[in-house]
Amino acid sequence: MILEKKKAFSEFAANKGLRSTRQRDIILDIFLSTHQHVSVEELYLKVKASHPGIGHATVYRTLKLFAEAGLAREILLHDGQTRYEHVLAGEHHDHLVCTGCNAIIEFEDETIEKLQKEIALRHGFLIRSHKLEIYGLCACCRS
Amino acid sequence: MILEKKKAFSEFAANKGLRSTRQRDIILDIFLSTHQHVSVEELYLKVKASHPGIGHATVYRTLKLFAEAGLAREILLHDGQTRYEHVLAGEHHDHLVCTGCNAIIEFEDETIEKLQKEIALRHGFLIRSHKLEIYGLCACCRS
DNA sequence: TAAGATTATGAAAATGAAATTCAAAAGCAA
DNA sequence: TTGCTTTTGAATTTCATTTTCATAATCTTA
Repeated sequence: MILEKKKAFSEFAANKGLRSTRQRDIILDIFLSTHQHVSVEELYLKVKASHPGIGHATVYRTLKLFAEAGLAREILLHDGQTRYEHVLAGEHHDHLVCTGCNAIIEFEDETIEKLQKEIALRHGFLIRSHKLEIYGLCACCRS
Repeated sequence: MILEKKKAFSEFAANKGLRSTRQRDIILDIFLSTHQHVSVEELYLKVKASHPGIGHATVYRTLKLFAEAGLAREILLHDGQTRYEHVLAGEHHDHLVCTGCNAIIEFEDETIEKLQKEIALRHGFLIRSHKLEIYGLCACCRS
């Protein structure tokens, strides 16, 4: 999976005429080694730990590239820090989010996907991605 | 509906020991007169148009109060501007978000709603609210 | 493989949204 | 009113992110 992502980024870079650099390789490695959501600052610190020369701006720039390449996705929480999460192959990215215990239950529903496409079509809208989050209480927290 | 919201805010303010001020009334009026999704800056400009004395900070502070009071909800898009949208009773809250021009197209789909309920039921999950955002390019931006 | 051309990098500066400060003004209770 | 507290607005500060620009690294092609 990690190799696939590296390949995916190589291809993206090749396509875009981007150069292959030591920094991008390092940042990609470290990003792929993280779990869940990383803020830019967190990733920068991780990068700096093993490669002190790499600058802030490069981490910012490179994460944006990952997002463009479809490897990562920007997430905005309410603390003013942009985070990046991993984009997994075939994921549909729908969640039941428990406001009691913060558990996240993932689910997939083809019919919902299909309906979304219909709605988009009706509005002449070209779908790039989507996010469906259902907030409430999970089985544990409601009882 | 507007009166209900005003009352709701009065009650919230009373509860919190907040004072009733001319500025808050004005900002609430103007916020209620807008349609979905106002950025702080947009609202500030609207406020300033009729009440030049009211400052930036007050608009920021007051919108945060509205969010706390449950009248408004902060939305974060990817342009670094916080927007506030109206919280409507029984609202469905689904959006097509154009990443080209930041246009927001609202839609409702009963079937999607129903499917969400089914999914929740299947997981023993109690729905409180949900958010469905479809990102992509609107008809204008894709052409 | 060296030269030339272009892209990427890093440090520092710039930007810009949002928060904070603080003196003055306004609301409130008695 | 009086006195106390909250709120306001202008200016300042903060802090994440972006930009700038000189230098360095990468790529191309001769």
